[in-house]
Amino acid sequence: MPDITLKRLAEMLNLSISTVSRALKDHPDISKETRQKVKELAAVAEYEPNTYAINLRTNQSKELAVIIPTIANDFYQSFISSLEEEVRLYGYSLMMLQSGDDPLIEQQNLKRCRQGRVSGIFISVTTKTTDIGNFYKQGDHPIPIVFFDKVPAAESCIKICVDDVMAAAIAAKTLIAKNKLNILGVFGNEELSITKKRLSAFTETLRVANAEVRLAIYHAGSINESFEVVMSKLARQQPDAIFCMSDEILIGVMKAVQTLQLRVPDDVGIIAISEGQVPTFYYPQITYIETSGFKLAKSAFVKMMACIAGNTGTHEIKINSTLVEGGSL
Amino acid sequence: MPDITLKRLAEMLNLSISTVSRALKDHPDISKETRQKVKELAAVAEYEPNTYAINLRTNQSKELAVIIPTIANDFYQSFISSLEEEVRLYGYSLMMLQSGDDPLIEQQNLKRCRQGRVSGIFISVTTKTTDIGNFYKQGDHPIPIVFFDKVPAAESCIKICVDDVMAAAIAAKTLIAKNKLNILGVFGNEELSITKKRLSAFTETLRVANAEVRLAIYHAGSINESFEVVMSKLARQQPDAIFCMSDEILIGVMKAVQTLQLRVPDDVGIIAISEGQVPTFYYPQITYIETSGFKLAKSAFVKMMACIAGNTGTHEIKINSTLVEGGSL
DNA sequence: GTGAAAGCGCTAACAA
DNA sequence: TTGTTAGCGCTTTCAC
Repeated sequence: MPDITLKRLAEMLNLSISTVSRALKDHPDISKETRQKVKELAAVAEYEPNTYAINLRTNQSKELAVIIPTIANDFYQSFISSLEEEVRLYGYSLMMLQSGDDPLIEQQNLKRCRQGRVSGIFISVTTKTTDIGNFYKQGDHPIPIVFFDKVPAAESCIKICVDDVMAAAIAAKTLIAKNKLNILGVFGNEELSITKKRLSAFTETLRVANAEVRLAIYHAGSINESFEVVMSKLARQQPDAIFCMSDEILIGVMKAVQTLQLRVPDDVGIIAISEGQVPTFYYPQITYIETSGFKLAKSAFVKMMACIAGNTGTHEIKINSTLVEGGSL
Repeated sequence: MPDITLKRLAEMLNLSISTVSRALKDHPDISKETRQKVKELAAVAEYEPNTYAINLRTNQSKELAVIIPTIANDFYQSFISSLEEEVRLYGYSLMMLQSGDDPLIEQQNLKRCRQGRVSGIFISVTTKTTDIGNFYKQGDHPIPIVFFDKVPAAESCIKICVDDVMAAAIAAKTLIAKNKLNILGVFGNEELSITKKRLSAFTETLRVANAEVRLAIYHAGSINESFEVVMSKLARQQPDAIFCMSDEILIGVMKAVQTLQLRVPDDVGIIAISEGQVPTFYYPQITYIETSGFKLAKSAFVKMMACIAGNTGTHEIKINSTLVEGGSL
C-alpha cells in the first residue's frame, strides 16, 4: 500500500487536492460537511502530512538544534532535558549534536544545521572557539543562534548564561555568615573564563566582607586532581570550610573527605556551585549554589521564539543562582 | 541576497540545472572542466543543498530519532552520547525525544517521528508500555524500530539490551569468590521486569554456588528509600557485603554507609551493577558490573543500518557485562 | 557531454 | 464553496 498523500485522499473523495488540504486545516471556506468527510477519511487512512514537502513549500521548519561539547555532564543534561520538553510543547523537534569540545566538529555540526535548514540553533561553544564570524552566513534568512553557558566574548550575539559572579559571591557571603574564616577554595582549570570569573568574584567578596579571612586557592582539572589537592593540602591548611567551584571538584573533594574520615560539617564545612544532583548524593546533603540548566533552558527557548518571530531585543541575559541549604556547613 | 539554489548557480554559469546537479555529485557524464567550474562557484557562493527538497524527491532522509523516558540518567546519557557520535560519523542526524515515562507522550513522539519521516527510531519504552501494535503503521515503508534497554515482551521486534541475568550472576559469583557469605541485596521497584530478572539471577546464582550463604533482600524505589533501607536494616543484618542493583541504589547505600561511618571494604563490602560513573565518585572506588550504554549504542546503530539496508536478521541481542574491580570488596 | 521536462507532496494565489 | 495552477529545490529519465 502506498503512503497516503493529499492526492490519494482527493481521489478517494472525488475532491481536489486543495479542497482536501484546506479542509484538513479548518479553512473557513470549506463547508462543514466536506471538512467532516475529509477529516474522517484522513483519520481512518492514517494520513500523515509530509513534513519535507511542507518545509520545502513554506521555506521554514519546526526543527531546532542544540550543539554542546558533550551531553555527559549534569548541567547540559538538565539543560537539554528541559529544552526538549519546552520545544515539544511548542510543536518543535530538537536535533542534538555534540562537538566533543572540538572546534572542527563544531563547524561541521553548524554546517549540518544549515543544510538541515533548522529554524534555530542553541549552542554552547567549545573552550577553543574564539572567532564566531563563520557562525553566521550571509543571506536573507540567517539562522537565529542563541548562545548559552559557554558563550563567545563577542558583543553582537544573543547569549544566556549563569551569573558566575553572583553565584561565587553568594558562596563567599554564606561562608562569612557561617563564620568560616579559614577557607580552602578549589577551582577548575585556570585558563577557563568560568574559572576566572568565579575566582575573582569569590576572593573579592570575601575580602570586602571580612579582612580577617584566610584563603588558600588551588586548581584542579579533574575529579582526581581535586581529590589529590585535598589529600595533600588539607593537613597543612586545616581549613574550617572547603569551597568547590563545580560538581567535578565537589566529587573529588568529597572522595578525599571520606578517605580522611572527616565528619561534615563538624570537622570541615563544604559548599559548592553545582547543578544540584551531586549534592544529594551525600549525607548530610551538600549546601550549594544552584546553576541548574533548567532556568537557562526556559529562558533560551523564550529568546529563540522571539528571534524566530523576528524580535531580537536584549543581547545578554544572566540567570540568577540561589542558595540551597544542605547540612554541610 | 536570496539563498543559493541549483537554479541560481545554473544561471550564473549559463548551464542547465541538471548539469550543475550532476557536476556537484561527480557524475561521470560531466566534463572535468565543467565539474571544476561548478564546484568552484558552489564553494565561493556557499551553496548548501536543500535537504527538504532532496528528501522529498528521494523519499528518504538521513535523520534518525531516539525516544527515551528521560535523558536525566547516566545510562541513557552514555547511550545517547555514543549514539550521536556514531550517527554523525555516518552522516546522519539524531532527533532526541523524551517520553517522561508517559505512554501518551511516547505515542505523540512516535507520531512526530512518522510525520518527520525519520529513517529509523531507537526507543526505550516506558514502564507502562505493553502493547506495541501501534508502533508500526501499515504501508510500504514501515519505519525501522530498534528497541533497546527497556524493551517490549513481544517476540517479533528487534531488541537490544543488557544481559541482566549475566550481570547479576557475575555479581553473585564475585561475592562468593571474595568469601562474602552474609549479603544484603538492595533491589529496585519489585514490579519492574529488570528487577525481577536481576533478582532471580542473583539469588539463583548464589544458591547454586554456595548453600551456606545468607541473603536478605530489600526493595527501594529511590535514592532515599535505598538510604533508609541500609540505615534501618544494617544493624540487625550485620552483612559483610551489600549488593546494589543500580546506580540509584548505590548512591543511597553509600550515603548510609558514610552516615554510619563504616569503612569500605573493611566493615562492609560493596558491589553494584552500574553504568560506571558513580562508582568513581567514591574512595575506594566501587567494584561494579558495567552496563554502559556505550556498547549498546554501537550495537543498536549497526542493527539500524542493517534494517535500513533492508536486512533485518537477528531479533534479540544481549550485551555482555564485565566486572570492573574497584577497591570496595 | 548537456539540456528539457516531469514530478516528489504540499500551499496559496487566483479563477470559477 | 471548490477547483486550477504554479512552483518550492531537487533528481532523474530521456532526448539531443
